[in-house]
Amino acid sequence: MKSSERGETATQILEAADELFGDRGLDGVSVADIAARAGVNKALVFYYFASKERLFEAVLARYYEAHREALEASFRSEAPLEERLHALVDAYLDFIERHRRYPRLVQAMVVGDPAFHPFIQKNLEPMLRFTEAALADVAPASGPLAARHFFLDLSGAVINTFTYASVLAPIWGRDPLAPAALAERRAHLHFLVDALFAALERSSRAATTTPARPAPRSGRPRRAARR
Amino acid sequence: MKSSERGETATQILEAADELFGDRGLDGVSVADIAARAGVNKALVFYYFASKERLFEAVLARYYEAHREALEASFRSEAPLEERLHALVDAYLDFIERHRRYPRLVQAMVVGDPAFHPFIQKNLEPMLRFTEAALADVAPASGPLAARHFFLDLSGAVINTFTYASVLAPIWGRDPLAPAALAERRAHLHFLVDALFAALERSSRAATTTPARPAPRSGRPRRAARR
DNA sequence: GCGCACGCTGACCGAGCGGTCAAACCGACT
DNA sequence: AGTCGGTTTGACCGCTCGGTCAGCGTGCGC
Repeated sequence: MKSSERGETATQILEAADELFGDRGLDGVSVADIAARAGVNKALVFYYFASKERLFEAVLARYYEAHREALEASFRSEAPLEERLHALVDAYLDFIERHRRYPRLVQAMVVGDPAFHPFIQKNLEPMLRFTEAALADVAPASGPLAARHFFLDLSGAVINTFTYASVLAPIWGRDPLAPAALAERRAHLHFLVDALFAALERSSRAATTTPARPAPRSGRPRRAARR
Repeated sequence: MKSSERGETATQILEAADELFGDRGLDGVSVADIAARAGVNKALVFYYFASKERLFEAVLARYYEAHREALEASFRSEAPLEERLHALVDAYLDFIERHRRYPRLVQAMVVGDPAFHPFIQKNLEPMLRFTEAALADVAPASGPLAARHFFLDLSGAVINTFTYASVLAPIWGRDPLAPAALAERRAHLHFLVDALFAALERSSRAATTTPARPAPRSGRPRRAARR
């Protein structure tokens, strides 16, 4: 073996792929680009990772695992639920602030080739189940207030901050990823959690005090949806 | 001219491109694919649209314009603000339910080549300004409660419903785009609007009754963000 | 009837792509 | 010294891609 360390080469490739895929997406980067950035022969990429797609998945698998662990760690606590939810959002943001390419990679994969769907599902499902368990005490198991809806809301609100950042910068007149802007966004997301938590408690109180109205629907009469 | 109608050919190309790009993204589709689906010679694609990228932009421009008009129309009303906001969400959902490829196209473009950013900005800015005007009475001009944050939250919550649908289907155990699931999601988004509206009003009330605390911050003490 | 402009065609091009392969290299062990 | 297995190399392949171009057909104004 030539590399100074065992597994060194594979790691170099993985990290080069991480940077390039994160910036330009799967199709925006060639295997030759990755090999060049890693300072390695192109054929080595196929030696360590069977194909470009497998390499892409390997890059994402690292993130998914670390992400899941970060979320679960933040939630292991004796604090009251509301506080743990805020800690969860903080952990989510901390993780992405430390790994800014991660959301772009995920979005690119979701929108991209359906062949990746099984891989995404395998990694997304544990996080959804975790969220459902986390919200089990405050959100019903089904209907418009089920945990899965909040999972979509929150992850979307966090992730879009970063995927849209470069597009929004000139419109907002400042970089959404600058420290001050990120702190503001963080405060906003905590406001969002507070708002949702308060609304959920209000609706569950209403459901228990007036058991005549069974399911806590949106609380508003439906308006015309089609024209 | 050979086509039975003026502009017929260009429209056929545009619609074929719409379907294919929406399903497989910019790089997942070749110009030959588009020409074949349109029943047209490949060179004609370049005759009417200078390049593949321009064609992609043309597809999206139609959507952006129609989308903006739908949102603005929904908001022209004498009803109270809260009701108009619900109408806005309904209009947003109606539009995307009618044009399900639209969110995927947008996401693919945002994550894709930065060369598209100016085009996205040109189309996104009016919608952000519109949202800011719509929320002017209830959200401050800056800080964590500024309109732009709610713009990100809401559009993310709506769009992610559709971009993640095919991935979520097996995890949820049912198709998120089935009529019943969409109705449930719609109810949830109205709940979200209610929750945010209530929280905004509460925070602005708190700001006016206790003018000692100037900016209505998140209302929670900041917790440790970095470890 | 003529030519011009527009719509259209099919053959073609060079570049870049993901992926393969046979051979070279090299340290460890016998 | 020999050789064995994991690692590395550069040349190579087939293919697809976006884009070009010279020319063809035809309906319309003159």
